[in-house]
Amino acid sequence: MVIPKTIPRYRRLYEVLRKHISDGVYQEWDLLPSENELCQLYGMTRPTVRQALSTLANDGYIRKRQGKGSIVRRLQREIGILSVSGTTSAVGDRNLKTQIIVKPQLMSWPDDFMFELSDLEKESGCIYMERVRLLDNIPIFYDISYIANINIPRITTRQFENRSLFKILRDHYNIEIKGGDQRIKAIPASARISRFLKLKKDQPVLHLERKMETNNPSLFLYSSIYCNTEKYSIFGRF
Amino acid sequence: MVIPKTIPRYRRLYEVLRKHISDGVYQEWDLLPSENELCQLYGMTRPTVRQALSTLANDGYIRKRQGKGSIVRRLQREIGILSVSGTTSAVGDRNLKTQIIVKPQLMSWPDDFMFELSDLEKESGCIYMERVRLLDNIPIFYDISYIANINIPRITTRQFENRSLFKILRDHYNIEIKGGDQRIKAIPASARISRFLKLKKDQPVLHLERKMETNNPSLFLYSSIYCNTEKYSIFGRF
DNA sequence: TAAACTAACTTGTACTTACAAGTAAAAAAT
DNA sequence: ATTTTTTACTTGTAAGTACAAGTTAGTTTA
Repeated sequence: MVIPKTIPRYRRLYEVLRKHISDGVYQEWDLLPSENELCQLYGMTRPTVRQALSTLANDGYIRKRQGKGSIVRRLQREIGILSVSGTTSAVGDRNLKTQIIVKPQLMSWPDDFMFELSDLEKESGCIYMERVRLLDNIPIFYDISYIANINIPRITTRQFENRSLFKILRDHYNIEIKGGDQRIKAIPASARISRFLKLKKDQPVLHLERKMETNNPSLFLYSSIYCNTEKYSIFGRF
Repeated sequence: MVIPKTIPRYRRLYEVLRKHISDGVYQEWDLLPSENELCQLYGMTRPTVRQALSTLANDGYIRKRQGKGSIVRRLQREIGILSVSGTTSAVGDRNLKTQIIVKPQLMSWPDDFMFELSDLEKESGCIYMERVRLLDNIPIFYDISYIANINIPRITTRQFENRSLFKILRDHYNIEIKGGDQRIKAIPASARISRFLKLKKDQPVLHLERKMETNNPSLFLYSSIYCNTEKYSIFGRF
């Protein structure tokens, strides 16, 4: 198993500040402490502090203004699934539940898979699962996940109800998601999709195909996500 | 009018390398010159080079691997409208045409505008335009754009056919788009939308609502974009 | 021959220093 | 009182230095 590395200092500062913003310690339009103050507060130097702040700005938590400071942004971010931290943290304190449709199971990759696969991935086979995620008891996401069966023993026996896949991967296998690519389409709901998302057939749904990179350069996660966007939009930065 | 500032060195290196990747000087899986080599080649130091490279990685042009180098990524990026550089550059060398549906005209902001407006924006009124953009003669985007009427004289008299709005703003008004927020939904095509996108009514279309930030902190661009995603997906990084 | 080690690369993290440029409020001049 | 200037902040850019950590290929050792 991979030895847990020490988390870099800029990353820790990022997490601290992000939590403070999420928790409302800093309100919208507040200024964060200046870079020099943060240096003193957390005992680090400006480049390190700036690395943390620029990531926060990238993720939309703050907006930087030369001569002024780091302005905290409102977190009215609908469903932030376009961010990478995982649905659980992205939807904040909303009531999120997970239903397993198909338990994690080992199978071979589908023909015509949505992304290109390496030889290693192909021969490893994939772990497949289907889930529906509900926000305030309304089904919003119907997820189909694929993970190459590389170095993740016993995952098929784990308990996934109401727990983030990302969290399990992080806590038990030391796998962190770093980012990735996605393709987005609007499609009519198939019979199966409409059943799980409690929509009429052929209602428009958002279809996301994602390839996620991890801290293991040869391991990727794949998801095909169908979203009911009638009530909630998908929020993103660009 | 704003005086054009000197472009930072890291930004210039970013543009050079991005162009080389787009033009195929570097192929997929090629390694860029190492950071130290780039330092020598362009006469700058590692922090500066790294700033350029990290932006490239953020935008998905390269992938960095510790101990190995900067790996060039394939640019099979469907329609990269989720990137900010503007549709023209994002679709690459594909045959992109623009049709004006409603010429730029000054009007007051709609009630219940999709984003919150500042008082300055409200009292300035907005410049409104509608366009359809075609890829290989297939209508793909139906755009409705709103710009606050702040410091952009005579824009309603300009020629927009087959020219990027972003380019006009940059060349004539020194306005650069820096990034922004967006909301994404799947909706059924209204009669108007289906007419412009040559779809059947109630076919699913992608709806993007975007607020774009510029180098002028008080000036924003707003777009409501309807996309036909039957043939092309929207590509993005996260 | 095959495994283990070493050396020479690569990028990652982090400190230091300096000055430029934008902002805002206090101080000075009109 | 109002305008202008100064001053003291803020972030932006960019140089330099050092060492950690991952990768790869060549060398040594068993």
